Amino acid sequence: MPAGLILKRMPKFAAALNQTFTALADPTRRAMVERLARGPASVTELARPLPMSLPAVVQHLQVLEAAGLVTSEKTGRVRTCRIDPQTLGVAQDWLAQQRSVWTARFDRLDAFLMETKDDD
Amino acid sequence: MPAGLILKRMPKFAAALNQTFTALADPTRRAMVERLARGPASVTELARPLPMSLPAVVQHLQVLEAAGLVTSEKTGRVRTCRIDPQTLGVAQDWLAQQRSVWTARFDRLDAFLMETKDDD
DNA sequence: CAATTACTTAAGCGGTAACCTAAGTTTTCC
DNA sequence: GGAAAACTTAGGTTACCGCTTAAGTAATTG
Repeated sequence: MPAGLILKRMPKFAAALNQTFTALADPTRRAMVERLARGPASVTELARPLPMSLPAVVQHLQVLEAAGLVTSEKTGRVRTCRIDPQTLGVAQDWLAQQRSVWTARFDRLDAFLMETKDDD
Repeated sequence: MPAGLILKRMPKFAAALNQTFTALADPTRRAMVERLARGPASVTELARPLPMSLPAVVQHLQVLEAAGLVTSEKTGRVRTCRIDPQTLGVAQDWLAQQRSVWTARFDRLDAFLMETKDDD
């Protein structure tokens, strides 16, 4: 395979992982996710415990929404935010798969060692 | 609780999550993890399919090592890299916990709806 | 209807992340 | 021992990220 092909044809799935992991890499955004896991909240409620301006919180919110981790809708003058656990699952699945590949490898190694032991 | 306290006393655990998710946010580094899940590799082997210079790959490797996702040791002139699945597990656990908080919330909501239904 | 609340929009700024090239260093092979 | 292989180190560039302040707009509330 020619060099660099892996990253150039990046499937939609991989782009989604980029956004998801990028979103979760920031402690402010993880704090927002943790808050929303306990139930919906307005933007102001989300911002209350955070040491930054409200526009900054809204920017973080936009990153979370772009990643599909959070949805929000505005009613009157209040925007209510909710978590979308399905997207969390996508990240979880990727992690699980890497571990399963790794353990499968060790199972094969184990089987190989058992076989060669028989040859003694 | 005063504003902004959450992020200022960030436990060691949260700092580890920062590094882990930041490391996994980059598609190049995820490709490296996927490769290493299939077995150990040298730096040159890791770099072969990637569309960038070798120093760039080494920098990515350093990020993965700092996060604890990968370990490496040098024997002779070749550095061999291996995955450390334990750190993948930490990220997986965080995701699982957020989802469990969210589902617990829905269980309580469910129970509440069942109760009020009885009142009809 | 004036004041307050709850965002929204816009512009800017400092730091750092992700590359690069060029020039080392240390093994290994012939 | 000289050349090639496999990194390593250093320095520089560009772009994006996380935040700020300032100035909006739109919905309640007294």
